Amino acid sequence: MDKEQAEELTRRLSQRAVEVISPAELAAKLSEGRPLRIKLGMDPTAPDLHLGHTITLKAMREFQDAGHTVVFLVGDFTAAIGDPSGRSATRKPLERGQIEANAETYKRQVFKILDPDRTEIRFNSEWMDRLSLRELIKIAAHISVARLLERDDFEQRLAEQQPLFLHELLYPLIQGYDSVAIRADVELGGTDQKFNMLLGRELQRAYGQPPQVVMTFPLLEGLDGVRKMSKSLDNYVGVTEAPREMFGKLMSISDALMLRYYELLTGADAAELAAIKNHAIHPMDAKKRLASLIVEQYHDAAAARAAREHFETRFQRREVPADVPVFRLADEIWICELMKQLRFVPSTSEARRLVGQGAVRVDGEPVTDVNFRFIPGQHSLLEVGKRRIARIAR
RNA sequence: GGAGAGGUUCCCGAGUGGCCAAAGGGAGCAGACUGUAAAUCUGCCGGCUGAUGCCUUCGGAGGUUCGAAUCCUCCCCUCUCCA
Repeated sequence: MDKEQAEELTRRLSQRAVEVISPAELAAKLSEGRPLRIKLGMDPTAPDLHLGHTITLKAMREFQDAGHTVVFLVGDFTAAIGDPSGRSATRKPLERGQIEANAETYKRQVFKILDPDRTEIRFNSEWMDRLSLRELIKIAAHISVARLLERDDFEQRLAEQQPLFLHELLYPLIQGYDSVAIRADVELGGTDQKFNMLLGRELQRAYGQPPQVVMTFPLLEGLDGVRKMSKSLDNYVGVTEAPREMFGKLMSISDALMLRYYELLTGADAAELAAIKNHAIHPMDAKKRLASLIVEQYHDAAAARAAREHFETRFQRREVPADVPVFRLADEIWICELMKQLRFVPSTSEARRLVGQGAVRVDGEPVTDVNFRFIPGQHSLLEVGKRRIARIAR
């Protein structure tokens, strides 16, 4: 890659990044002409890849397309210890087999975006298992406590008199040491990872390596529009979700959030964003377009069209789609029991409540009697709320 | 090691012997209104029980009491200050 191309790539990536530390270093590394090693750290505890992850992954893909290598680093060592970061909830250490299964799932999903041919897969147990206490102490000697406590969430927890454990302080060190071990040239991550990534730089310097370039990318808000997208908050859209699910979830977001999604998840330019913002396009139509665009990215155009049609039939025209799942039932059954068996509700108590609230319909008619008996053959369509629907046949 | 504060239902947080399945808020679910948007209003929001009612829950284990989230004992954990 010549100097001009290097600058071009730097410029393009910097545009989407929140911060690049530092642009000059990045340009210099790019013009060295060798494939750079781009670090992608993966925590094998939550293997579901969602739209929030795609922002940095797409940036990595650009590096790959320019001939660079992504080092896909599975934090199996760290997961086996149990990563407590996040909030108070201390995570249980994972079983070896579970970690491998998670890594496998994650890998499959990651390759929806990354190029497998330019990806190197490593596990950090490779070097962490062999790290002696003596060596750990040596690593720790490079970072002062004050420096460590600068991390936002550490600082905050101390201020709020929340528990903060020693091994949690060690986490950033271990993560940073991974950068040393794989000789990372660049590390990409969400803005919340900035501290950890910077620590990687410091440790690399301490070990005589050129420090990695750190690039932070925006965090995507979840479906609630407030908290960051995450599986544990259940406000996410997974990249492997079915087209209809994806489409439906995206249609339910707020208008403000839609704009944000357009900006971060589609290639929409300024003019397009402005048109949506000024309501030059009806927000409803803009949202359908967004949902279609995203479904298309992770499935295909046909799936996107079908998902859209389904949405329009089911939710806008309130019609019953042709392909409602059909279940077989031999004998008549109490309505609450039926809902439970279909797993529409977690308990019969919940089913009772829903009936009481007029959320349950049989063949389009609201069921008001909790004791209602569903008779297959005589009754056929069961709807619970807007989303749960099934046809019952004998 | 010493002194003090604290651990409540998904989260925050009130409750300090019966009126407590436990205030209030958030999240969530449902209904109305809509564009499955926002905002708003209403209801629900441990489980079982197809009326009544029953069972489990307030860090853990015991105990006192007709009755305990609340009192006592021991234990576990967190925070603050001192060492």
